[in-house]
Amino acid sequence: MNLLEGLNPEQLAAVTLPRQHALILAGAGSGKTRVLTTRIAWLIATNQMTPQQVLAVTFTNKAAKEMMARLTAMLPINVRGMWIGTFHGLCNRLLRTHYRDAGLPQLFQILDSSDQLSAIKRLLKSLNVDDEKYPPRELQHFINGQKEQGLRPSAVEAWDSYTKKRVELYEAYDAQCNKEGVVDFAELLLRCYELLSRNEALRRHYQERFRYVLVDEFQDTNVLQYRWLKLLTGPEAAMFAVGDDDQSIYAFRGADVGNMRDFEREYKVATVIRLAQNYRSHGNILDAANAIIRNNENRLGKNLWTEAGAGEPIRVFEAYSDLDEARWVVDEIRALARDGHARSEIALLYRSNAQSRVLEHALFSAGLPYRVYGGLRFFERQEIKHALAYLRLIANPDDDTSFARVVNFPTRGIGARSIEQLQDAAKAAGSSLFAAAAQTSGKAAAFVALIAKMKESAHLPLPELVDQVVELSGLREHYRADKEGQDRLANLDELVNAAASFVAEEGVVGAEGELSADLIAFLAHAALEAGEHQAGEGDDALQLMTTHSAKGLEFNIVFLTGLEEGLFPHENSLVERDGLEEERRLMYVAVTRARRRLYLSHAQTRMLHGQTRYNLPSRFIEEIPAGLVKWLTPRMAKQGGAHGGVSSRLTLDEPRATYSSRASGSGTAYRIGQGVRHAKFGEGIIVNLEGGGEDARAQINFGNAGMKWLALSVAKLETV
DNA sequence: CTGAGAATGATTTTT
DNA sequence: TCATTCTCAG
Repeated sequence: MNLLEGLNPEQLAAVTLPRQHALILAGAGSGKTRVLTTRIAWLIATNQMTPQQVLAVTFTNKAAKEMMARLTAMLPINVRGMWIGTFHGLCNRLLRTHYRDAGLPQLFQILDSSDQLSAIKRLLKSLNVDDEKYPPRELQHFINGQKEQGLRPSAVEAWDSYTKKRVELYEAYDAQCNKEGVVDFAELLLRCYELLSRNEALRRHYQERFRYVLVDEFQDTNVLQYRWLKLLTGPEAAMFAVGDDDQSIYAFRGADVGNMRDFEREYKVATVIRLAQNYRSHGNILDAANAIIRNNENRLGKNLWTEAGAGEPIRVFEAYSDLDEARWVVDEIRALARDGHARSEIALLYRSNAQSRVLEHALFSAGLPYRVYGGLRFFERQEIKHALAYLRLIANPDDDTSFARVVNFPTRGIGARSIEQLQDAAKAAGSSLFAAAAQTSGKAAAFVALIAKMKESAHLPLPELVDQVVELSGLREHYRADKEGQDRLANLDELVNAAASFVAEEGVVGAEGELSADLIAFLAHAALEAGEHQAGEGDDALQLMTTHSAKGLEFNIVFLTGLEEGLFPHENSLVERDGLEEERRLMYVAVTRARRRLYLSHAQTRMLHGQTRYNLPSRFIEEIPAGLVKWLTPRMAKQGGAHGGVSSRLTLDEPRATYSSRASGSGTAYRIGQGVRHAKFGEGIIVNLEGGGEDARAQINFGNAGMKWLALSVAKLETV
């Protein structure tokens, strides 16, 4: 069977496994997606199951699409009918089908995170809750956290008055959503989970249907997602969970790696297959990654290997400053480009977004095209959200979030005052803002009439409807008048195009009524799939992104910058539970992105939040065996004076930092940036100085041992 | 309603 | 430092 051609023994074992629960520990670059898709194709091709019997779940739309595309290439069938999608996409599908059983209006709308935040702000205002005491963002996080644990307000344990109040607000928030007919992301999951757990007939139906449940990136599942999977995996079904505990980097948003062990135990998983052969990177890169991750205690264990050669050593550069680091990156990239390397095969990675600006500035000055991932996405743009809000009001006039968003945009003389009156009226009548507005006469009523007018176009093909709405709303007019509105105008036109291609690709055929079924599907699509990240200029552009965003991607050449204590590992991680191990996994993910060449760099000084910081090299650099590393700068170049043997090019560029702070203790002069050694804490760098004479104190970053304030007259410090 | 200036606060992110 | 959010005067 040619489907199986070229698979290694472990991949083959996984793909052809009999129907039983299995955990596939798929290391970075081990052909995980291939295994997942080939298994589905093989099961179908060998008639072990029909396309209807598979449920395949991913986290991102990108992964789901990739799976569909590969399946299409492997099988002569239409994959569109198969249940392959994201957790949220599949829940949406189930809830649309069974909206009555789920207690939802047929045309329920989906709130994205920013919609949810506005809804919470509106709630706090209407309840007269002090948003200083209950910050909306924090409340949002609290509510989502509870939902992701599967907890409704009544199930949340609250002992202190603060939590009790938050639970009360959670309850009020849910009530508001129900009234408005809207559902947030976490609610999609929870509502679907509850639907299936309460409705036995429905659960049985799906359990009997899905014989194979396959899960991608299992290490990223949260408690609720795992429980949802368990509900859908009936007694006859087999769960095939693919994941890598070493690449679990999303604990901060609720992912629970513990699900892997729980799955193994609860399902008495007999087959754990380790995919450790790596098809991506050269040996030295894998050895470095293996060595780093070995320092984590909590892991299921696995060691990547390759048939490719050792390849090049890992290059490490110590920069004097962040600016210097950026200049070095530019120089190195220029040299690489001269050698014929494609820019799009070079990635610049950093731990936090703030680090990109210095790099961007240097690249821009050097005229090197680049693309930054992580900006605003298409459906998140202001003008697009405005247009969508009008469309949502057509579908569901009770959607107060959308109402509040556009009732006065473009401005039509309905100010904060009038909106407050509407809110009071709506509250008194227990109705939506839209209904309250309909009761008035004047500007608010005119807005209601406007929506009614738009609704007259609701039977038109979707792209025409969108075009009408953009026109009638006055959005087009508004941005035409705005001298900086040209891009937004173009985006609105693009929205019409997006609607057209959506209908062409996923249009609901035949369904006609007062409202176009396409509209509802399109609105869900817009909420669930925010679209492409802002495209950068140039086809052959360097790729800039955070280490998190890089997960799942690969590049011939990777620059991993800002490898400093406090930055990476991030200082906050040191006080979080298992924070350091998560940072290390992130480092592991970053390192394994590189195919052939990996550069690591750190800077002695760096501007952060308007202050110059003095950071020690990241411990992760030291965790790489010295034999794999080639230092481009003398190892641990010392501070001050001629500063070690750093190349003369660097000494020309003195940092902008001023060393105004000086102090002395025990007759020795100290200055910021000075390296010191302490008997107990080891080597550190002076970060701050205070006072003088007998009272002089120094704040010292000891790296592993943390940040300390020491009295210079007392502490026995040795200068390094 | 708008715009200017102040205040704030700043890992990581998909749906 | 700098981007975003808030506040207040016009």
